[in-house]
Amino acid sequence: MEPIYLTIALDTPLDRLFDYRWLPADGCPVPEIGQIALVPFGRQEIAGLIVGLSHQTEIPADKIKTVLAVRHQCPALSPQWIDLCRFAADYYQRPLGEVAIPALPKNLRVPKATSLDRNLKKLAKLQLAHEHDATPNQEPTLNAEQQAAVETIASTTGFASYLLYGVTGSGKTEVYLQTAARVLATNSQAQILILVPEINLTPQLEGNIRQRFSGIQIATLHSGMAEGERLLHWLAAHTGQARIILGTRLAILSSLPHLKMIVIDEEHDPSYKQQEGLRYSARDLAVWRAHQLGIPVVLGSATPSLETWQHAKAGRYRKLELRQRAVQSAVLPVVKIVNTEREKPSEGLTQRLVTAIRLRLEKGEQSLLFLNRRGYAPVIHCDACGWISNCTRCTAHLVMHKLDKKLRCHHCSFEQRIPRACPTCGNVDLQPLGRGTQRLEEGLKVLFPDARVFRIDADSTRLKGSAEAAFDTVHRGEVDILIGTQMVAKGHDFKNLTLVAALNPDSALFSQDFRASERLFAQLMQVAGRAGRAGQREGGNPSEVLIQTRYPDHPLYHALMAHEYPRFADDLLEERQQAAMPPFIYQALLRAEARELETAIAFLQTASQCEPVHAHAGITMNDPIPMTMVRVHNVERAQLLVESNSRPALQAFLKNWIAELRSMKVRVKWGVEIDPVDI
DNA sequence: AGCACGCCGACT
DNA sequence: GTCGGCGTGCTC
Repeated sequence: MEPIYLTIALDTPLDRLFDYRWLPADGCPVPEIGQIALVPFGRQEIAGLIVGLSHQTEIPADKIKTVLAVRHQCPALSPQWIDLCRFAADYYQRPLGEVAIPALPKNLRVPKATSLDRNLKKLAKLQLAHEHDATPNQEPTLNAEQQAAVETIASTTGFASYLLYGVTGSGKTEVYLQTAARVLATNSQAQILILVPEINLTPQLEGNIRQRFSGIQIATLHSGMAEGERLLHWLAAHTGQARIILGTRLAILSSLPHLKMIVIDEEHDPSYKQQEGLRYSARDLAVWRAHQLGIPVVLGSATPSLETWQHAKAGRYRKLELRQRAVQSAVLPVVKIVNTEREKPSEGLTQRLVTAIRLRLEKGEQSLLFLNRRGYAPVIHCDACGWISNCTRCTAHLVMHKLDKKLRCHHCSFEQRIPRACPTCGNVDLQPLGRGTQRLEEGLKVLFPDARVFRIDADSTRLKGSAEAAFDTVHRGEVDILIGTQMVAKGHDFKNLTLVAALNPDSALFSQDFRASERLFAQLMQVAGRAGRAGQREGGNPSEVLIQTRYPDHPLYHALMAHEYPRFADDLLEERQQAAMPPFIYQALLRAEARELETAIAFLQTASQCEPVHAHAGITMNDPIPMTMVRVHNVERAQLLVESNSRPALQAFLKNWIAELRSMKVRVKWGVEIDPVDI
């Protein structure tokens, strides 16, 4: 019998596939495309994805190696799934294996199959334990707009993108769930994928889904899961057993053989963009996947990304608007601006804010102070000689953390004890500059000695599970004043919260990053939404949102006050169009890093002038520039922005360009990012 | 990217 | 004498 050769995709930056010989053994079936194979690669043994079978190979016989094992226990990945990976690989300009392999659970990729076998047995038990009845438990009555949205989405045939646009409290989640129920009811195998920005911050949604659909299997997929558990849930999705899959961005690359609808909650959220390795946008891949399968995709947000907003305006996405607040008696919070030029804050708080907090304390209601800066003070300095606490490895300040008496760099792992005296002049009077959440907490405890002040940020919730415990404390009403970073902006509704204040949001207004104001608006809107949901008691006043700012006339704050996202978004889009910026043009970023900035810049300079640049039309090549934070961990970085008004033109150029750069063999680390969001 | 090989510098 | 720095070469 002539040998069979398998073409296998491996997780390596080498832009090619690898052929292996397969030898039949007793009782071993011939491998199939889509199965996982264990192969020798160099001196390692790694897992690969079988993407081709053949009776011949161009690889010389002395080079070819033999497959070690094929994971027959695991059903093959479908051609559609491989095509999804292939699309992502092409679009983001990476080899197929670098997309497909990391998308699989680690325990599927290890030499031993023990975890796989164990979890397959567990999965079989789960199969038996479920009723497989997708009928939802008691569904709340929808208002007319919600009902219309459900009808529209559920009656979709083929591909359609929907923007479900509605403020916090307008009942988007209920639309997702009742639409899901309808889709599940029409097809006894149908699977629904629901993506959320961060699953740990939205346990309420997971609880709701499990409660509503208690008869079917629900899988969750996110990066915080243990490997065994991750494999179990992935297999539940892959075998079609799980009917609803709730996950973070990584779930968009999971295998879902009967996928019939995709929901992306808070579609504008930056965490849908992977920021390391394969820098994909889960939202964009979701739309592609829906198109590939001919199914609806629902993008929900109160502050849609400008990309999505523009798609809706152009009619490519259908806009479904929820204008009413679905929660009975809930009204929009009143947004007020406090001018900090006129009214100077003390300890970060204006008198008006202090008064507002005091009023809440008297009424037994909660206040939330939003300050997006953790630590005690962002920097310390010496009055005598001007020394400031800089990180020696990064272009960044060392942040003062008073509780553990440390200066800490938030960009590398560096930390040191807070020096007793100035390292340059010996002055013992070092001063903290600015204010982080810890310092705010300290000040509030002095100002309101009888109030229960509580802080939620990455430092206070470092331990696994402690974030959830912290939120529970707030929910139980054991907190009067809550201080939080952006962590508190997502997911949680605080029933007794009637005051939200943003202490110092201005820095984003003048950021180098043109997307900063779009993000700030979304963030403020989201924090504001934490209040005034179920919290409105009969006849009570609406919740209050106070924005402390030096720029009270900024259009962003005016739009926020007027609850006018559409006009704000339209204005931003107008600006973007005038200035030829996304979403009206397409971008890619070539980043380079080296010991010396000059080396990185020189590489980018060469790259910006190499042959493919001249061979392609319709490409705008900008100048190489140092990154805003030039040095991180003793590495200096620079970037080169490439633009085009044609996506295919940009794609074609990048393909040739990257091939050329690869052949250059330089001593800098570089990489290309498509559709960058942090510039 | 890993991983090994290989050839020069300061430690027990 | 060896441990270990990172240059360079290879992966079916």
